Amino acid sequence: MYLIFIAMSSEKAEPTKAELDILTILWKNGPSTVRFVHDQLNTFKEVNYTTTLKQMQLMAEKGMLSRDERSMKHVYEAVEEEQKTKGLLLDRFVDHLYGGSASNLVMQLLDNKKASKAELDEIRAVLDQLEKGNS
Amino acid sequence: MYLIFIAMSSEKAEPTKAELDILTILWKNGPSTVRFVHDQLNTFKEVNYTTTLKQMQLMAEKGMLSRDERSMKHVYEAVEEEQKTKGLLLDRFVDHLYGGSASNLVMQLLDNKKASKAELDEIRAVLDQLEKGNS
DNA sequence: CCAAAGGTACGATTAAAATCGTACGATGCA
DNA sequence: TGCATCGTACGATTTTAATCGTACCTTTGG
Repeated sequence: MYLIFIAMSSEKAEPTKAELDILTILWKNGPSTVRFVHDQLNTFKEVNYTTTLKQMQLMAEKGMLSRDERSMKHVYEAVEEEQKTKGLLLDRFVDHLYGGSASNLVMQLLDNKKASKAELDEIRAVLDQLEKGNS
Repeated sequence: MYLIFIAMSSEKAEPTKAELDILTILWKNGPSTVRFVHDQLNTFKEVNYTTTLKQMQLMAEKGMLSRDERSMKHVYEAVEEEQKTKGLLLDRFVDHLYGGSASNLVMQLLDNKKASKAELDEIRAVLDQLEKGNS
């Protein structure tokens, strides 16, 4: 008697840096060809075309991207939504660096003079919004 | 005529995951021996002692840790302060995922119901503090 | 004194990520 | 038709991170 496990790798693996670069481009531009993604990529980073291709093929294999191969130029698309993936990364980040405390993170963020006056206002607005909604 | 560059690697390299784990322990507990760090490490992750040792030696070599070898049990200490290093990581994170917009990050953070009521209040307090200071 | 316990040193290995070279199929147009 | 162009496939390599095995030194208690 055997139990057979299909490798579904349900472990939410976080994208690597290179993968994230590709995802970002796809999120921004929607379904795209390798060529397009590659060109975008090369505006800020130099890599060989086949590298991008392979990377995207692997990502598709991992289920991170889906692809439409009806045309010769395959078209790839991010499987997970931007918000969902970023949310996951953010959670992990907060957990790892700030012991899960969102406010600690925000404090540092503000200290870091990374936030302009305009941003402060915006953040406050978000807070107000939330508080209203919650009460 | 030659120009000789000493490898100072002034590029602020960000710590890897394993390195960050070690740094976190050192930040929390101050200068520590390998044994101590290793024990802490093993409360949540299983690795061989020599792995931890080597890791810390490498980090020292990279200038990430300093060590006092006056006693047989070398004592290591993080070179950069916690806030500084975390700040750097945070900056990179914001830049990479949120196009440098702190408020975008905060919005998602709050949306993500990652922040409790208490945290919201705290964040607001931080905002007030800042605004007062800036005006 | 000497063996057990606990320390450091460090080359070698494994694992994971990223990159590249080469082969070869489609397309298009002179 | 045939060749230049643009595409995919995929094994192999390189790079980086992480881990481990083994040698050997130091301290300490009986």
